[in-house]
Amino acid sequence: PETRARVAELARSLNYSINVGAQNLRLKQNNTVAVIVPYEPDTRQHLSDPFFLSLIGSLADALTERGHDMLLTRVDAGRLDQAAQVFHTGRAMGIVLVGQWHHHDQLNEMAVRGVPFVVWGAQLPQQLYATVGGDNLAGGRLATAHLLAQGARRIVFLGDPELPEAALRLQGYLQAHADAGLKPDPRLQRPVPFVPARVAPELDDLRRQQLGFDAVFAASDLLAMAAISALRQQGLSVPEDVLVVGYDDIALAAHFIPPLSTVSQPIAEAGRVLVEMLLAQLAGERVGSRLLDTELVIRRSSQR
Amino acid sequence: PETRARVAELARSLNYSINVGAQNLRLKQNNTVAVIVPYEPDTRQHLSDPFFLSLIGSLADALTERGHDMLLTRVDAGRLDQAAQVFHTGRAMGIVLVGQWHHHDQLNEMAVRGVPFVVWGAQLPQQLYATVGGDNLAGGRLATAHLLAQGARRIVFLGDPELPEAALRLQGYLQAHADAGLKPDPRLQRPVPFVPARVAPELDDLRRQQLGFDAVFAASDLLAMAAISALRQQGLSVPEDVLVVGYDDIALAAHFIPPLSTVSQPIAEAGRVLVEMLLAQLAGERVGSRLLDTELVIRRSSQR
DNA sequence: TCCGACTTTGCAATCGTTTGCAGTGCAGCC
DNA sequence: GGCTGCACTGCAAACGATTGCAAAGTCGGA
Repeated sequence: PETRARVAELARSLNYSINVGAQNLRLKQNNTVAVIVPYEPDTRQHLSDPFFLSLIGSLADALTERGHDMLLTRVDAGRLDQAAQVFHTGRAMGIVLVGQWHHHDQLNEMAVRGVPFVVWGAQLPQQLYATVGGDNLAGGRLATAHLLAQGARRIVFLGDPELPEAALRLQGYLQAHADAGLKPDPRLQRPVPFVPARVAPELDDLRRQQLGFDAVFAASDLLAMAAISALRQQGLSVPEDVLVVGYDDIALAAHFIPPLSTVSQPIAEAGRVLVEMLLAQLAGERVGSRLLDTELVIRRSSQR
Repeated sequence: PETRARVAELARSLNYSINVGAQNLRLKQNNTVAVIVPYEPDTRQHLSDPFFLSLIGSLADALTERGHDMLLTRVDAGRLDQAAQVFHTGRAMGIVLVGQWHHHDQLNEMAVRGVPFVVWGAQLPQQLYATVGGDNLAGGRLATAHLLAQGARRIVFLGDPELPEAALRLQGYLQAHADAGLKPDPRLQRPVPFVPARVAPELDDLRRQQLGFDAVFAASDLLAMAAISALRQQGLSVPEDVLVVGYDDIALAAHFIPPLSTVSQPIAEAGRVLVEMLLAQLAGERVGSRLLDTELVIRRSSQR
């Protein structure tokens, strides 16, 4: 009772602190969660997209709040199975996988092997692991429907449909057209990777081909901002000549000029939910995937 | 020789992987570096400033490249000494401290106690630890001199001089005035914390007090963008009525409208240098602080 | 066949904790 | 005084890997 206190006091006075490594070894436990951000090996892309960075920030907050350590790791997107290593080597109790990925099967295999992990991304058929993500289909649909309601009829879609999330946004774009009884021009659907520098050439190309358009729906705010910038350069103004809607609602979207209409993804909630689900999974619960509400935020860039 | 290969093969086939915790324990080594981001306890500020997030991204890249693990931790800025815990508990071999801090002495004490760490921030007198940072004095001076050269005479300074980095930028602002033989109006120096929402009230206040101004030098791009936005709301346009220069050169500065003039901080280099210096320190070298070159990037927002 | 040189195998100790168990001491009760 | 019950102290084993050393085995040459 008070011997305990005396010992604790002594320990403090010698400023002793227990060695976590040894403790983990003995206890066979670990309260570190690995957050893994895949990178494209060919582009050697650095970690810079504000959306993912914010998500990392939000994960850091959520994990700190629950007293977990966060191990931030980057992994070649092609060798995604390496991700499991942090688990197998006992460095982390579980994994949060963040970011673009086209490696469904590798993930399924990890799940089969019993690696505890949660993925930020789209929900796919025949998926053996849990994902958390925005409702990309609804998001794409909302954004497009809004543009159509504003009178736009030829809407450019910018985004990489190789990525499940962007693919769903595109699908939403198509559905919104169908809902309105319209058929979108396939030539306006532009597969652009998530690299701002790739946007201007794409728009130039549309122009050269004389494919008129009156709105742009970009699958990320970064792309939307690059698009607005490029349009300006072409002498077109937003929203007067072209309406623009982005995706993500990063912090700067509201301060952009013109303020950017966008589909907001609940980033803070995302971090919290990812962590919650991972912990539930570790507690032995059987967790399903979860769609977070997305919301259309209408600002200047899409209103005439 | 080939027995070794046979064993390795067998190990792989059983998919055995060594337990890093146990290995570290036995080897008394550890190749994890802790990246610590202090937070203000009162504001419960989340990790969201794009500059710091980018820096984290750059650190992640630099550490991954060198084969180190990165432990991302948040610590109450008031209890910064807690930061040393990750070292004392053996979770990390060294620490990179990122972010605002007004806790010079706590850091000095950590240094005395032999905790290996490097700080992103300003270089201060009587400092027992190593810092890496932009040349804030030169940066502030460059930015202000540029505005003066553009004909501005009443330049508002936005930033929190409680933070050493911002204080140096302010000092640069003052020096530039002195260099030009001018005396800045102290009422134009506005102590604003790094919170975008605090900018508009500040500018409104300037207006109410009828303190005319023709330029704004903000100690971060986030503040600069918020300022431009607020000015717009007041019916002023940038750069026609007011010139604006920011600080950091975050990714979006170039795509902002108008493109934002700013003092660029070499983020990628920052991550690399921080890691290098920490490792040098761990190798027993005596490392001094290091100033990184900052560069004025002139875009539309500061040119008439 | 025996010896020395050299490789292979096996074992024990170690890193810093935790945990269970045996042993010790003390007080109270009959 | 001897017994039981209880708290406390001390010790040893274990977590998983590494490492040095001793024991055992192999091989060639005399």
